[in-house]
Amino acid sequence: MARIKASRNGTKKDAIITKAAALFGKKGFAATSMRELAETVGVEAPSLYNHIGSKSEILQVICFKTANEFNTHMIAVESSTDTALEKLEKLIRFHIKMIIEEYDEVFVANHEWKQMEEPFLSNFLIQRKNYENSMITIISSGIKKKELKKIHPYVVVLTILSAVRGLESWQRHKKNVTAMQLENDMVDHLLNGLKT
Amino acid sequence: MARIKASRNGTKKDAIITKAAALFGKKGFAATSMRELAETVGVEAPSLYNHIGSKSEILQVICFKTANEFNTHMIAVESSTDTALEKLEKLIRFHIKMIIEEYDEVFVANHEWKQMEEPFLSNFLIQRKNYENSMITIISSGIKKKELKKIHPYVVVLTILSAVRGLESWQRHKKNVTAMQLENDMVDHLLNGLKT
DNA sequence: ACAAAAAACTAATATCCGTTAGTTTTGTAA
DNA sequence: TTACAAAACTAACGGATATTAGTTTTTTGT
Repeated sequence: MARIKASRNGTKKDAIITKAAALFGKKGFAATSMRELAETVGVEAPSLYNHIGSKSEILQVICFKTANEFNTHMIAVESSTDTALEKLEKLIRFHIKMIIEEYDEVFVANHEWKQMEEPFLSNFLIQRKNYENSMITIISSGIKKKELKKIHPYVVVLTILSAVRGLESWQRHKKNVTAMQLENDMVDHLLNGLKT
Repeated sequence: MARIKASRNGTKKDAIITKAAALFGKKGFAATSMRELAETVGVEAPSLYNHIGSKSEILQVICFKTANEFNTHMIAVESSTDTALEKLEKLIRFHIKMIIEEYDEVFVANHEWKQMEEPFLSNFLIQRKNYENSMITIISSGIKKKELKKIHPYVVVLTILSAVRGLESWQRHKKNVTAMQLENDMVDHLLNGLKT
């Protein structure tokens, strides 16, 4: 009878969720079965239910934990006295940091949130919308202060958020680019453009 | 007995695939059942098999049709005499055009390709890799000719491809930004940067 | 060492899945 | 109109799914 081993400072539920995030990311939430998850955890499927309420709950935990971290960081950035450009740079670098440090969870939150059930799905979408709105406010303010060129703020948000999401691909393939080089090049590209 | 109606110049298989692309995009491939697809088509599930071979085949058709269009365009761009910057601009604008005109298919090809079976999955990934390599070649050439600043080409590819993918979100929410404004602002942002 | 609690197990359930078989209806061409 | 082909239908299959119930084993606290 194999037991689930919890890491030093984490519950067994945490251990299950970590394994689940890796699986959900690799195969997709709907395409991952509880039996499959149980196997990677080293246990029979029904045993999982001693620790979690349902398959859906696992997805919720992953998505909201990630969302909370981004929201918390956004609040810190918003309340700083940085310029708009500095704020944007901080946000971009935080996304990169998150993808490096919590790749699986961020990936799942980005790609599998659709599979959540109500009311969690709606709640999650509201949080995303709020995050985007915070970015739009920062950009609009930067434009008003002539700090940024006059580009539609929503397009900038779209471009930046999508670009950092592309880092998942880099992280997944462990390309021959260091994290720091990537971070600096992407920030440079997004803020200063490509031209010489 | 409801019949599947094919559009003016398309087979009934095409009609099924179009509906499937919309569903796969909205709910995910694995989370979409053949019965569900049948219902939106207006028919019983087994009737679908008079037109398609399997659920998996539908996904293959969607993914490879999209991949082919991108590859064909890339060949045209590669064989042109444009500068690197002009080539990149053409590629970006083509992505935007595709997302506007064939939103569902592009979305599915971008998000559900994982669910394909072998050997199609491997074939698809090779095509993607080739496309990326073509972009890297263009960028490297532009850097060598001092046309572009010295940023790691892979990072630029990542940034651009991810940014255009973000257009899906715009298309989905039908935001208050015209396609042309979006296209021009994003091209400007990605090529020239944000600063005034 | 022993009692209680936690967490594993086996067995089983109802439901849903993609798909096949066989039949009936519909459209088409002579 | 009649024959043939296309495409719909109903019924059903085997297998997978998440989850529950009930039992046994293991760990924990005294």
